[in-house]
Parts: sequence; structure tokens; C-alpha cells
Amino acid sequence: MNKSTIPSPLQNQLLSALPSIDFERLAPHFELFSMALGEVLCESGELLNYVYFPTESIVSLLYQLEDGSSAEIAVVGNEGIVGISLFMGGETTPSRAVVQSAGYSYRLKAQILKKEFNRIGPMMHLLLRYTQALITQMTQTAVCNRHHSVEQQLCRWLLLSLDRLPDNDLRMTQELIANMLGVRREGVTEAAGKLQRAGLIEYSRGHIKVLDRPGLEKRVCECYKVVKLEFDRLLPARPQF
Amino acid sequence: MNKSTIPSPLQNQLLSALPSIDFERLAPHFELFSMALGEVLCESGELLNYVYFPTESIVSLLYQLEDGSSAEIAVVGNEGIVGISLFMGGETTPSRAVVQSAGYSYRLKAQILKKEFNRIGPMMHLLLRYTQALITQMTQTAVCNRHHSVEQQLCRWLLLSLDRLPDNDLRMTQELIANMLGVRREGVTEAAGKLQRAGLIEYSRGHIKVLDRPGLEKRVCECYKVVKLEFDRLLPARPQF
DNA sequence: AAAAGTCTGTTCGGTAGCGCACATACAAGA
DNA sequence: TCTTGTATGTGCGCTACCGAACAGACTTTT
Repeated sequence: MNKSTIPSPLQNQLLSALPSIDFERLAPHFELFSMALGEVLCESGELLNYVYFPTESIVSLLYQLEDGSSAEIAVVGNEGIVGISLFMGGETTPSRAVVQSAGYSYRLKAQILKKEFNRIGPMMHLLLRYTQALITQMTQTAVCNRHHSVEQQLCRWLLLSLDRLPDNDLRMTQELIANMLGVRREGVTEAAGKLQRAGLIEYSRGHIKVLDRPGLEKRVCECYKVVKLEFDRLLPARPQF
Repeated sequence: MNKSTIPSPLQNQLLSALPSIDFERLAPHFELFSMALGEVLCESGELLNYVYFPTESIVSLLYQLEDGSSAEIAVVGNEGIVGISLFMGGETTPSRAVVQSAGYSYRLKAQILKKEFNRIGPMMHLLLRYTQALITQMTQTAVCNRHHSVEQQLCRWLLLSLDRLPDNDLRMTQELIANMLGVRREGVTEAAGKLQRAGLIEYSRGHIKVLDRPGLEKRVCECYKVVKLEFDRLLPARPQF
């Protein structure tokens, strides 16, 4: 479906923010990696062999409860990296990493990343700042879960996804969105129907197109903006490819 | 009310986990700091001049929405530190740090901590591991907000507080607990009444005593255990004072 | 003792979201 | 074409929680 052009590692914003001397040192170790929708990069509590730098794919960090219900706690796209627990020192996390939007990423062997991190150079500082931005996303998710309606959360989710995609089409069923948001599928159907009737989106069988992004931004709760501003503040300006 | 004995910095578990050579280097810079209930250590977005290592006090990390409603995203006691954004590189965070249980802490000038962090020694690794544990607490809060009842969350909150206190008495009104959990005061009244009728707790006007801790642990959701296990896994065993 | 303030208990109507059941619609394969 | 599977729409009763109002109980101050 997507153009099948091979992306550059520089399409990942963390990598593109590296000084070229650091980037070049890592360049030989990048492996292009194609990720399918629904693929699990890392199970809860499992050791990661690689870290992943998405280019036009999106990875969802999910937490699954014992009773099977789940909730998304953060989303990682080309602004970030999957696998922060490797350099934070814990090696594993209780959450899972699941591909939410298929596409390429570049991956790096865990050892290579740790070695680079321990050089205490730009990569370390970038990764720590990124981690702080991710923390903001997680805390904002906590607050949003507590106080905002399904419709507001759907808007937030759509905008977060949109920010990480090259176009304005998402391939995603309402059922899957419901899993991410931790709500009923019917709740998503209702909220999405409302947005469609308002002309903001258009969807059909696992395919959502955003028609009116400013309209979504008017309906979304403050959580989206807080997260976005914090990412912009903490991470360097996004260079063009 | 509390014994007015002066605590040792070693009552903070991060500090007590430091090799003595590193601890001694910092020792001259610790300032004993007394914190009153409700005191705001750091406003949202404000630059911190100090980091705080609680000894028997508890600090709550709260996020406040534009409409005034709020939610606790994590709690910091003698196992941790307030001010992670200083070494993560972002300098500020969108959340506030508010004293939830009065008592002492030791504080350190921001510059001193950053210098220590940049030595790339035990302190850095400890702080990063602690940060990962804190992330787990935040994500679990997000999931708990989504899926669990007020009563379960109250149990979780009580147990988290209890773990960070020297005794089993908390001085805390239902109103304040409601602010932390991001629910109505009446909801807390109801849940607390239930727990009291079950003989698990006893409370009166801003004073809660836990009578049956195992009983609370039976009612709490899995979120408490997940967070606790992750803290135990990531942070070194707790030495006795 | 009286007054004022604070904390907790209770009630009541309203609503968002849940769980379930089922209907419809579209897609892909035999 | 028929079947099977998947995605979406809808209705219904239920529950947890909300918002507001108010009453009682305890504390502190005067």
C-alpha cells in the first residue's frame, strides 16, 4: 500500500539529531526492519535483544491486566525509540510493545546501543531527554484516563497517531482502538460516529482518514497539547529529510 | 507528633545504597529540610533549585488540569528522590511536587547533584534505575485509573503510603485523598467507610490508622503488587538503619 | 459557653460507560 | 454463488461515579 521506498535512518528524529560523527559510528550497525501490524516487539517482562527506531511505523506501549483488559500508556513513532529499559538499567519493563502501524524501523543490537549510551555523549543526552518526554506522555495518559471522555481521548489518540504518520490515513479497526484506549469497542463506534457525522473523519472497515485536523484539535482535551509541547521543548527541532 | 529525632541521610534508600566513598563525597552538601503538609516543593514547569531525598516524609507528584481537577501520578518516599527532571535533562516537568506527609528530607543543590550524576558512577546508575521504577509506578497509575474502582484505588494508595511511612498512621483527610486519586470526596468517604466497617482501617478527622494490612492487600488491585515488585527488582535491597 | 470552622455521612437525580445480545454490512475464499 | 469471517451499528438494562445540597459531629477560638 505504502510507497515501498526504503527509508533512511535519518527519518527517525532521534537519529537525525545526532551529530554526524556519532551517527557515522553507528551507521554500520543499523538493520532495516519491517514490522507488521500487531507484531509484538517485546512481551511484558521479556528481555529485548534490539532497540527499535521507527521511521514511518508506530509502536504502542501497552499494559495488559490479569483479567485481559488493557490500556495504552504511550506511543512511539519516528520521534523516538522502543526499548528505553535497556539503557535505564532495568533491562525489562512490565509493558508490551506492539506494532500499531506497520512499516519500517531501524534496529540496533542491544549491546551496541548500551555501548553508545555509555560513551556519555550526545546519544546519552538525547535518550534521557526523550525518556523524560515519554514520561510526560505517560503521566498525561494517566490523567486523561481519569478525567476525560472517550470522545476526547479518541481525538487525542488520532492526533498522536497522525503526528507520527507520513499521511493522514490510519489502518486501524475500532476494536483495536478500543483495546488501546482501554474502553469498549461500542464506545469507540459511538465516538467515531460522532466525529464522522461532524465531518472530521471518514472511516470504513479498518481504515480511518482524517479530513479536518483543526476540527479534531478543537475537540481534543488539553492532554494532547501538553504532550506535544513537551516533546517539542525537550527534543531538538525536526530537520527535513 | 512524631519523634523529633533527627534522621540520617542513610534513611533514604537511594543514599544508603551508595558506596560509602560516593556517599562521603556528597555528605558535606546535604541540608536537612523540614517539610510541612501541603507544602509545594515545585510548581508545574518551574525550575528546581534543589533535589529532595525524603527520609520519613512523602511527596506526591500531582498533575493539575486547566479546570482545576487533579490526579496523582506517583508518590515519592524514602525510596526515592524528588527532581528527576534535573538529571534527565529537561530541567522542568509539567507536574507539581506536593508534600503529602510531613517530615524531614535531605536536599542537595541542583548543581551538586548534576555534577555527581555526570561522574557516571553508582549515583547515575541508581538514579536511572529509580527513574525506571518511577515510570512503572506512573504507567500503573494510568492503567489503574482506567480500570479499577475507587475502593481498589484507595487500597492501593493506602498501601503505597504505608510502605513509605515509619508507622501505620497517616494524617490525611478524605478530601485530600480525593484530590490525589482524582475522584470525589464522597467517593472516598464511601470507600473508606466500607474499609472501616470491614475492620481494615480506623479513621477520624484527618487521621487514618491501618489495622489490618493483609486485609488491604486482599482487596487491592494487582497494580500495587506490580509496582512493589518492580521497585524491589530495580532497587537494591533495603538495608536496616 | 457560644461561635466558627473543619471533617465526615447521607441523600438524590443525572449520566457516562459497561456487558450483552443481536442486526447489518462488507470482504474474501470455495 | 454461497459461505464464512470480520467490521460496524444499535438497543437495553445496569452500575459506578458525578454534582450538588445539606446534616451532623468534632475542634478550635473567642
